[in-house]
Amino acid sequence: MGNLDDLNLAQRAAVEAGPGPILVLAGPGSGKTRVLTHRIVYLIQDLDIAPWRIMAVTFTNKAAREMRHRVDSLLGAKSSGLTMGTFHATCARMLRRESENLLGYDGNFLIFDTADQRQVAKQALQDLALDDKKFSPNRMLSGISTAKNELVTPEQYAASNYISEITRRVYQRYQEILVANNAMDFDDLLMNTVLLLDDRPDVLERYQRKYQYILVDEFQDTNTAQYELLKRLVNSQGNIFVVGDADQSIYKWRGADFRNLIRFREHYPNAQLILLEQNYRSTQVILDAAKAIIRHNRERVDKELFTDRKGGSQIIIREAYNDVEEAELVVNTIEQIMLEGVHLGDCAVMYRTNAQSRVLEEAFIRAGINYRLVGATRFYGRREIKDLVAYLRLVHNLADSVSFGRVINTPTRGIGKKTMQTLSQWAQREGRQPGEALIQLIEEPDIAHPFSGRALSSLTRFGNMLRDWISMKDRLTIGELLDTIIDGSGYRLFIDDGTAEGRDRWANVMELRNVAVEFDELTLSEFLEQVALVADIDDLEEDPDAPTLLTLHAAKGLEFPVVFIVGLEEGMLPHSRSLDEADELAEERRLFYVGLTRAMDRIYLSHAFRRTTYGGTEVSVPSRFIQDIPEELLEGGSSGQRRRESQRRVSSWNWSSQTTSHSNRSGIERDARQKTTVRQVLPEPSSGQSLAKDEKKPVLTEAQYRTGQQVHHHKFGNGIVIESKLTGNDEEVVVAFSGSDVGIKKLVASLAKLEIKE
DNA sequence: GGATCTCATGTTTTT
DNA sequence: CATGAGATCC
Repeated sequence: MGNLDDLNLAQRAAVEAGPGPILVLAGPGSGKTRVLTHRIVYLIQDLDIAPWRIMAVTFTNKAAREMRHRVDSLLGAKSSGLTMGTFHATCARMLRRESENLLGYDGNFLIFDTADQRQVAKQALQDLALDDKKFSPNRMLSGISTAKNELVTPEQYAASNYISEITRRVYQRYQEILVANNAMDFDDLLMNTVLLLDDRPDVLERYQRKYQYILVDEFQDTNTAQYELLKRLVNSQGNIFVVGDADQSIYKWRGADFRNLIRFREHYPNAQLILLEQNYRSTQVILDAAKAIIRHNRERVDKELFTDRKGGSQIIIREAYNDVEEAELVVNTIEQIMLEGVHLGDCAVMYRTNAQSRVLEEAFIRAGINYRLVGATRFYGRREIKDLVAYLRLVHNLADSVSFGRVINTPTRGIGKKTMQTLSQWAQREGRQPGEALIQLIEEPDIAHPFSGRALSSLTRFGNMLRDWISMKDRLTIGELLDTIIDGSGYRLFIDDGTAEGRDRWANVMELRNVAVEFDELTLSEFLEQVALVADIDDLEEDPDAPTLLTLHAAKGLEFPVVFIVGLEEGMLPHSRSLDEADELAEERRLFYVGLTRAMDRIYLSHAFRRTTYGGTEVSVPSRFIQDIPEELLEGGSSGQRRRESQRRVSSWNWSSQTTSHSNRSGIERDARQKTTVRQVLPEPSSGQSLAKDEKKPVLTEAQYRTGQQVHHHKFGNGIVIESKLTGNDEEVVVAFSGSDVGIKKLVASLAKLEIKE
């Protein structure tokens, strides 16, 4: 009785379906998480299945957490024992538990992230005396990853040409290095689990007996390894429940194959099929636009998505002069719709590539608006964090040569390339990893070794420190261990050099320390696993009042009242790397579809006339996807009209850009037709900031703010004006705020609404 | 051995 | 442009 009354007929049918295999095809916003959680509750409560007999897998920790949370709130504490997590985390757990059956690994194995993988690939290339310019580590890694996703081991790898023969050799060596490091990469977690189950029928049988019910979210994102894993785990009762939507398949590049949905039906011909077609999220307008977009893809089964939310705001498409102005457009529009009662937290800005976030961030900062950013420079990707995690990893697993290499001379302690090389060679001769060799050097004074003088004393000092840390790692909490390492290594002096950047980095270190203290009850092994398997999206906090900036990929599974999708240009979305293959183009379209269907109420689409890609700016063409949205769903003119307008602007901008540096603004002012377009496209020109502000505001001739003035900002508090200058028709004010965590900010006067306090 | 500079190089999406 | 690798200077 997990509140089945809250469900519609199809949802309810899914929740209560079975026994046997069940395939739920769930359109966007059709309540699939709801169905999954209710299904779990139903199994436990109505069918009396013990929670520990249920496994539910997702693709992100966030999804898993959310599901557990919902199950718990429906069920109370009775869900304990439930296996719920990402594919990767679930596999890692199984592998650790079965580590004695794993050839070459022990239960302390580490998980290597992408940066670590690159190091290993480089090492492999070096070991094979191959030129890493001719065979780029990335290329090698992608070949290796593809193989692993297809469950192809180095021995099985069939080389069909020169480059694949190289890949095969590198793969082989790469794998040897991983084993020597007692480390697995992400793909290994999946592949090794499958290999283990194939290798050990007794283990397989144990798991099959244990898990009577398996549930899978986002099934369209499974790759071969994941699919095969599930196939093995499902026992003869065949109680597997999968939810997916081929139209939201956006991870082909990671080996995902939505045809697994079809394979599922072939493999389980008796599978019950349930369609969730009612959308509870979006307005009719949004849904119609999304359907119009996705309909262009071939090779798909059309779902009859429908919603009760008839009508709705029309979709707004705008062109900005360049990416900076596009960002301003977004910010201005957000400020404007706030007047209509929209909250900052209701808004999301989505883009194709992480690189696009910067311009947006800058625009939000100028406007003094907080934002939350998903991804881009992930916390655990920062240098200082990686350094310290490397220390922890090395202490935990002395065999980790990647961490060893990272840490041995950070902070610098007089161990250079030469010494490092000698150490590696010596270690290799002794059949050990460099870290192990170093400890041996410390503990066996009589051992023959190739070091002397300065190198020896540096090595000894570091080795002693390392040995001490290892000896206390089990007595100390992770926080204490981290403190000891920071202290002993002199890391603080190294990183906190007094500059603003140094302070930021130190602040990050302290943040890591907080995390460590927070996870104090975890073992070091668990902590490191946690660190390795977090995704960017995982630490998205719940609704602070700030707009969210994220990639379209990261947006999957989320919803927002107001969605902005920026950079709708050929080469951007669809991305240039996908233009010459129909499959990839179809995936870009799905990506756009995913973005559109995140929106509940309003959608703003934009593209820039010129875009700054690394180096210069390039003129861009509006995305082909825009033309696929029916005109009656758009506000402001037909697409044909817009295209003509944009053609005209091309000439006017080209013309004006040669004369003034603020060509965009003057260009707009000079082109009467452009004004018309802007007006048409704006939601409410009357209340309008946004581009239209240029027309209405008198040009500023004198600065409002002066150096030394005391000012107040609603968010940053009190401060003193350091500098103020006119920029075109606005004023840029630099203010030093007294709040210690605020510091110096550059603000745009018309947006920041500074009060002068004199 | 180490720091600093220059140059090239390449950029999708992520567990 | 932002990062990394190699060259150069201390």
